[in-house]
Amino acid sequence: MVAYVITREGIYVKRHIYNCQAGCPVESTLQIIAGKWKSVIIYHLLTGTQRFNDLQKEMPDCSRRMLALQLKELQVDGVIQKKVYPVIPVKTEYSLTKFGLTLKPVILAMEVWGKTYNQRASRQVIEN
Amino acid sequence: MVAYVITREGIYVKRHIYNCQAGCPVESTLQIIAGKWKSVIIYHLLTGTQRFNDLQKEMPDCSRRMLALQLKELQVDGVIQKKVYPVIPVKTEYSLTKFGLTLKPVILAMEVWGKTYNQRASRQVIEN
DNA sequence: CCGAATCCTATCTGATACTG
DNA sequence: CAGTATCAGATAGGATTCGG
Repeated sequence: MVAYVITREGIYVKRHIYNCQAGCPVESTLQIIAGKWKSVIIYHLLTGTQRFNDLQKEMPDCSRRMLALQLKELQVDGVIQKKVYPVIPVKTEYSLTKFGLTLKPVILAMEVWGKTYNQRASRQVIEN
Repeated sequence: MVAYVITREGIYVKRHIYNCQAGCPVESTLQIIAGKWKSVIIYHLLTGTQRFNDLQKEMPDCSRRMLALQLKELQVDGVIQKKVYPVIPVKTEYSLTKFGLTLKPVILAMEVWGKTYNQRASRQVIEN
């Protein structure tokens, strides 16, 4: 299947999409939550509405640029919604949509695993 | 934290690693299952041992090269194990390790979501 | 404060050909 | 069968600057 999708650069382009009818359900899920920071963003929004800078503080390794790009993709996918308050300086709030909330079990499963099996990653060979 | 890790090209390099003690548990999980095909590979191995070509047939959109690279990373991370039978032609079998099996709840959550909310992706604008 | 636009580089990834 | 080697184009992602 081919569809027009928004790239990380915010441009709509033609792109191959995994077959969503007969395709692997895990691949379908990845369509939505793949991306370096998407699941982390969703995780932080599970606790409620957050402003742009709140998210940034909670994800110090994610640049402002990447945060904005990933937020835009999540918004286009209908996972999150954005509320802009026309004050000066601007204030924006992000929150999960009803649809986004359906991802909760997935993100929570990731949280549980991360808390438990954190230390097992064998790729960490040398530390400094 | 800095550690020596294996890249997708199979080379060990120094790389920044998210703080694994105090860090976000979701980020920790992503350390292991992020990657274009990793969760899909784990998903297919949940049903049991698979050969290289079996996996390839189940993931037609993943090139042989990418499959090999992702398998190697998962192996280095201790998620899967590889058994090579010294016959001609060579036969290899991949299976989840005990550690890899702990990821089952995460992957199953993704499967459930994918089966249910598949069709909701709003990024699919045009189809042909 | 919340981004968008631009520039530039590192990394990823597909295609193709080759090997034990 | 199960990979690896190499190359080239595509994409990701940081730094910086600009604007409402």
